[in-house]
Amino acid sequence: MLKRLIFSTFGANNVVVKKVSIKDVAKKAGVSIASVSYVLNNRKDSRISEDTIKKVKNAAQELNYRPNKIAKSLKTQRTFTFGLLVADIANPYFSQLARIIEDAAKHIGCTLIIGSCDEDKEKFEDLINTFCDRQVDGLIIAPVANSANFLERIQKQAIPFVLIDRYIPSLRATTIGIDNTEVTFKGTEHLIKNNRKKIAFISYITDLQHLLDREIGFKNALKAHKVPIKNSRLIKVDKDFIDRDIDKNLKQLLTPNPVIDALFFSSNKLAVAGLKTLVKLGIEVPEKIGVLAFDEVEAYKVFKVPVSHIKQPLYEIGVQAVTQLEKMIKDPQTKFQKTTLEASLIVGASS
Amino acid sequence: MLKRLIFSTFGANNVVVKKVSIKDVAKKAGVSIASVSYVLNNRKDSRISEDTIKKVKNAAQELNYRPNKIAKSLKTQRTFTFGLLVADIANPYFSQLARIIEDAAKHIGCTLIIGSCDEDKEKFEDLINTFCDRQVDGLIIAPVANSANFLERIQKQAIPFVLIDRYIPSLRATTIGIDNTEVTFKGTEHLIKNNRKKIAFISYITDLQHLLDREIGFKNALKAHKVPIKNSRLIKVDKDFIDRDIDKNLKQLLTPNPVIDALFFSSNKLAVAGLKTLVKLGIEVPEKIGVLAFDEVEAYKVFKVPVSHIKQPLYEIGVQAVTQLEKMIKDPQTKFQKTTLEASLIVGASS
DNA sequence: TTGTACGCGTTATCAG
DNA sequence: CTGATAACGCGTACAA
Repeated sequence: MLKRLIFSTFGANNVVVKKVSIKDVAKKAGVSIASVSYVLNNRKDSRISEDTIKKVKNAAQELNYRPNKIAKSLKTQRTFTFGLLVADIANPYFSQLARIIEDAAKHIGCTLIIGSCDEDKEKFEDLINTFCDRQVDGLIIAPVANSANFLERIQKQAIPFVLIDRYIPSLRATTIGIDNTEVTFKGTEHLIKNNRKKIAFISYITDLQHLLDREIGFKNALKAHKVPIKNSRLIKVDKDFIDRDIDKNLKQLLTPNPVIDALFFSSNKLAVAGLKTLVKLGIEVPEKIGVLAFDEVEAYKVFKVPVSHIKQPLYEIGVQAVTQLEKMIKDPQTKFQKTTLEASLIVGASS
Repeated sequence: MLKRLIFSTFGANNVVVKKVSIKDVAKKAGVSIASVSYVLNNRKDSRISEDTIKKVKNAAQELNYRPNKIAKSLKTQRTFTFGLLVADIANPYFSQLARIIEDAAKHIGCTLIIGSCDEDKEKFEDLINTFCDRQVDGLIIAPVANSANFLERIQKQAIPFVLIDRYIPSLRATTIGIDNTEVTFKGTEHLIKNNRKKIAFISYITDLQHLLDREIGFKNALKAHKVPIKNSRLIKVDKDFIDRDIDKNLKQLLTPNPVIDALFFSSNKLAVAGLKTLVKLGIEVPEKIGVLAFDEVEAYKVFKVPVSHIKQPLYEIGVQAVTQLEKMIKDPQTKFQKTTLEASLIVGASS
């Protein structure tokens, strides 16, 4: 993309204004900085005269004084900041969640720092370290694979965190998520009951337990309904080459004639890639092939038929994450807790 | 969504570890805190003996010392933090941009705080104030309507910012964006050249100049090609009721028989809502109606035919924003600058 | 190399 | 009963 045009003649603002500090307010009000602090923090216990209060408030107002939170944090050892760590903030699943978490955090007076780690362990650790260096009060983390040891270290440093979306079997930690095995079971069962038994399950090559759980749920459902499990229908995609791998596999499974009657995508990105391919190949949905997807993205509603999908309770996840994190911060003795929320199967017309 | 299951018996980590500070390192290394600071910051100028260096590095390593950036910031008056203010981080346009900006910022050692203001002036000002209270080094802002006065105040406080996506005609400020008038002109022309002259332009009820520009570009193109402008084809949607308004208007324009031959959506959210309605109404695209959209979202590729759209140079916008902001921070005398980047028309099969 | 005065608030303690 | 003094928090950087 070329830069086409830059015009830049109009001048700079060179009126450098020193920030107003508590000292300035104190001087203007003719009181000590301590009094300013007391007044501005509404300390009822230390009784200050109405007169002083008025003087301080006026001075603060006139100077448009805003306390420096950095200084406050240094003293109080609280930053009222949370770190949110996800795989990729550009993924709608995470950006929707981020928005909910942002609002929930703001609601209790906290700000969010967001980091994307691309499932990369090194970036993951770097970002968490950065967050800690910035003295966040707590972390909300969608952990990458094999991060148990690192997270244990964070626990020893007494920085509270909650895990979302994913969990780590070997780690005792507060976790918010859904029962992936169960809901995938339910989804698979839905397909089977609609007389689709030749189902391909599209998943990632991964060590992430929550994704493996989805595969387990799928297989369990097949077993429960005495449908044979075929390895050729368990498609594993390289997360860095989703389009390529999906394209290749679907072509194989669907052309010239479908050897399957349903596709179950275990993530939104896989589903979107799959839908693109289906459009390209001109495969009739649901006539020739049924489709079930994970998560909820706008693309599902724009497809030729509304796509059936498993919807996670994003709002609940986000609010619970913030609520529980807050509790852990307030009381470091809080016990670890695993919260499992209900995901729902939204039946569209694709299955 | 119901919380289904909580099990919470396993114990808490009650080993409270005091964070290690520079003092601890100094004590362990048997040197002064000043020396620790010098060594850990690689200050070559003040020569420190190899011996001291080794002792400090070892001590820091063993204690797993990480400097407190809050303290550092208080002294250095730099936080290496940028505030990013958008309308909604859950909107793919902004979440994609946020990701790019996050990476660009990280690249120069900075962290991002993100805020969503929902086009609400009060939230907008609150968030910027919050960012300033946290002493961000600079701001990247997609400004809401009527924010000129407020932003002028921020300028007087000498907090550097760059505007993205939108601009404010009455405000001298560094701005990165596209030429909305021109690219909408180009898009409209594309439709006209494909023999679609009864175009409905779907836009918002808004004061945002960049959106008004799009409307201007549309009208200009009609004029330039001597196509009459009909008010009934200038659809204005309430941003809080997109689905409802789009549904109603498209139904009116398209059923029982289309009175138009093309739809031009001036934002991704409008387009997605429109595509949903088109699917629902079963309108053939591009046979019965042509479609052109703004921005680039995955839904465009999942629609029955790839949707033609105007693609903004997100990467360039993000990188430029960070680059120019950094320059302004380093040199407060930097002149304001308007950067206009080229958006491209991606022709799919919908037009 | 080190002591120490910052940066900007908070809060315990002390004086009027 | 009020309000000021001063000791923090944790690094940085100048003077010694």
